[in-house]
Amino acid sequence: MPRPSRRDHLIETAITLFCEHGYHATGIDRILAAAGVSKKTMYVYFRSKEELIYAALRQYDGVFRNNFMKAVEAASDTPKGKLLAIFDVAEVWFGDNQFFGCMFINAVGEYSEKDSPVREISKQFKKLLRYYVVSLAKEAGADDADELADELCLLLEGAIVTAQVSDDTKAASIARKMAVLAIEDAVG
Amino acid sequence: MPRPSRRDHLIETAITLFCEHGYHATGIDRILAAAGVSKKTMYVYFRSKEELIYAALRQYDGVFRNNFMKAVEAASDTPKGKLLAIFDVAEVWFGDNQFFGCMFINAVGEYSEKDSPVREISKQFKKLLRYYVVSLAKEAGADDADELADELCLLLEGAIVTAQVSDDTKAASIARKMAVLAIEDAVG
DNA sequence: TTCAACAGAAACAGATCTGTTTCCTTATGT
DNA sequence: ACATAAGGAAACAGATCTGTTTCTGTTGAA
Repeated sequence: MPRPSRRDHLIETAITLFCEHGYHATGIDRILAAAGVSKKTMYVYFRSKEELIYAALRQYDGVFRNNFMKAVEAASDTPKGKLLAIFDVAEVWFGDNQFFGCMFINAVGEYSEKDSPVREISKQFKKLLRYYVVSLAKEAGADDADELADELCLLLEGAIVTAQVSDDTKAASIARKMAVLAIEDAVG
Repeated sequence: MPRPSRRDHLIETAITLFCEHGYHATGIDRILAAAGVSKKTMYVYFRSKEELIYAALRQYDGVFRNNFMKAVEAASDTPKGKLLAIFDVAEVWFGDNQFFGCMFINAVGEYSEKDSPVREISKQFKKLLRYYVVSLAKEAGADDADELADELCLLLEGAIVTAQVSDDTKAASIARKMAVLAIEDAVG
């Protein structure tokens, strides 16, 4: 039974490189060099590059949502405040030098087959993040928590892409302002 | 002096394949086979694959914005109606079987270098589309046309990504509903 | 008809990619 | 101390990629 540390380190390195350079553009050798792991060892843990991609996406899914939820919880005590904190947390994220957009959005751009595991994992990620927003929307007393969550999630997607493509540092605050309108409309 | 038709056909074919499969995953040979053009001829018009990518993005920039603006103009007579028509036009776009998200968003996901031509062209596209929305916002009598345009453009980005990644057919109408709120807030 | 330019087909070069295998070193447990 | 397993380094195979070149046919104009 192999120790998990090597496998995890490989996944962490892969996440970083896939985020920055994309999936097809990131060769196995580059990941291995960055991780300081031999090719032989990698192929013990992952039977192919595809499997490493899936593992990286699944790992990031958990880690990102966990960090995101924790940051939101820490940013505010009130339900309504937490809904808005989503965009404050996003703003910090966008300001990171290592911000290259959403790993899942970028992944779907490279893998267009409808039933591809990449798309399934990405869709699942967005679904799970939405569940969390739905729960916050319920706590905030929204008339239709699902609808409000749809709106806030769409705003977040828009902010991510605007920050990434248009290189707009105001993206998070633009989204936040609209979030105020959406929340008022939904809770009123 | 070469006839432009071959060059244009090559660009059109490249756009289709880059949209569906991405940039790194689309090899030259695949484009050439689909276009029915020889490699030799291609390298007369484009000195490298990179140049073909730039040409495809620049061509799509013009064609897409032109079609988009025409569709918006045709959908409504009033300024406010045109602002909302953005999302009706988007809905039709998302419903297309050949919808694979925004070519520029996908491109930026694959080319992360800050000063890359791909990023420059993509940023320029978003900027030009925003100029159009600003002009519509001015016509609609927005207090701050720039701010409203920022908001509506962010909603459009969010709708595109939500339709693409979450495979959500409601994406356009969710964005449209928020657009109503934003317009009311801005014109009030 | 003849000549020149064009363009397709295909071979080719060189690089890079994924994935396998071999060889050797280094730990670790008995 | 010795046997065994793990893992690095690197060669290797086979595929694929970009870009060049060569050869051949075809077309259009003088």
